[in-house]
Amino acid sequence: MTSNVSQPIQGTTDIVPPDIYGWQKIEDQARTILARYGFDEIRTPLIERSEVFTRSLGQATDVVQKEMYAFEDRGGRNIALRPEGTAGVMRYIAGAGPEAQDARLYYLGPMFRAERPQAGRKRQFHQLGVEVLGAPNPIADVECISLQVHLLKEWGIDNATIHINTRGLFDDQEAIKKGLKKSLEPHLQDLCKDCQRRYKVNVLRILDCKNEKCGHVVVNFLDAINDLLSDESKQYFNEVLEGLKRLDIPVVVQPKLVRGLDYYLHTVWEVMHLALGAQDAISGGGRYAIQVGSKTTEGVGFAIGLERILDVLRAGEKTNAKPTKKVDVWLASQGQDALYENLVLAYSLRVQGIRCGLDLKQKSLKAQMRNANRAGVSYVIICGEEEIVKETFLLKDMDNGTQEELNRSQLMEKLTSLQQIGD
RNA sequence: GUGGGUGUAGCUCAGCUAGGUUAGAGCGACAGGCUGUGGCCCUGUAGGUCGCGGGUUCAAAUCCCGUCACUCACCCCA
Repeated sequence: MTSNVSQPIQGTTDIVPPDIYGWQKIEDQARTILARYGFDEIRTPLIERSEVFTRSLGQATDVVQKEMYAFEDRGGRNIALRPEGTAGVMRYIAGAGPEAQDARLYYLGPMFRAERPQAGRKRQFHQLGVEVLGAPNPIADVECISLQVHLLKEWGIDNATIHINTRGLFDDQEAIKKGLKKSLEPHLQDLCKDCQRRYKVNVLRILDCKNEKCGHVVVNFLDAINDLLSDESKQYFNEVLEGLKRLDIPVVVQPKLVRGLDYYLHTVWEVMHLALGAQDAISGGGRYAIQVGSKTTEGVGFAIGLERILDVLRAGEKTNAKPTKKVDVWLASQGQDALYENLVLAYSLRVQGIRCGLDLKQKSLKAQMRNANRAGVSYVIICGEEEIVKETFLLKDMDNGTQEELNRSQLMEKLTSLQQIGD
């Protein structure tokens, strides 16, 4: 079979035709929609100083602790491949002028996490992310979610469910962690092994444990958690829900929803889709506050996993990825002289905007015709020894099989006029 | 890091349970039928260290051990 050296490394993949057309399509659609919402694209580096991530995502998070590709470069600097997009954007904002403080930015590109790959999870994967800065208003969260809904609609994805929750202010989160620890202490032995570990490391994670037993324990404390939220947090969340209601966007309030990164506060949400396997979140987002240097930037945003979007589309056979045809005209030739003629002709036609396929393999005419047919062209130009002598070309109509003999200028004229009709 | 499944032609797979001549099919590729003309049809040709290494055996794609890769799931996340 394939040798190791010809394979991409584990968790990475080559994106090639026909799949690449599916990627281009969803990217084009996304850019169109994002422009309507007034977003500008930002392209930050794939590598950053490690601290850009450790400081903003949280030193204790799994993403930082065990999933980050981190290394020392030749100058002894600690570098990491970005595991997500928000931190890099915030690093940019912190160093940018005041005009950037209320930017609306999106990014699109690869992220890297050193996890065991499985369905819907690669080590190099692609996210489309959006950040709305300097708008400390629940309406901004709502607008963000509406954009997300709009994108899914544009891609043709329905049956997605939005789960939403509030984490409250940072002070609330501390109170909740304390309260939850206290409440769970007597029930520790009823929790699964993982949750006993989580109790020490990250109590909130116990809330969204998939284990049934843990769910039964946790459900009793959800109301108590809600009571620990400050009035300000409750008010904020209610306004988010009100805005969603006015836009008629259905959401499921999911008190168990916790997101893994430390920078979130107030609203958090996830979009799930049933067509996917165990990794069923196609998107996640929330409001955050990230400190870089002495400056704290607040914003709201989300990231969409593009591989997972394409998985959903494939499950519904909605990719429509294949272009109908790559070229308009195929140029077949017999002999080196004729190939030269075709080379020159193809250049002129391409300058005129006509997509040309040029047969370079010098195979039999039959084989060249077969290639032309496969390429799906409507016309083939044939140049052989006879045509060289007569200084003509044969133009064959592939739909009805007829062909006519034309000189160069007649041919150019005919094809450019056909192209205009085609447009 | 832990557990399950799978590795046979370019692709999709059969063959393995009860080891036995030259390892098959479909699709694709290439060539011919039609000596300068595509699709449809027919015929033929090429293409394989059966993932890799070791073991058992007169004999291994098949049984055993190891190893690597892919894949699904756990943890966690998009």
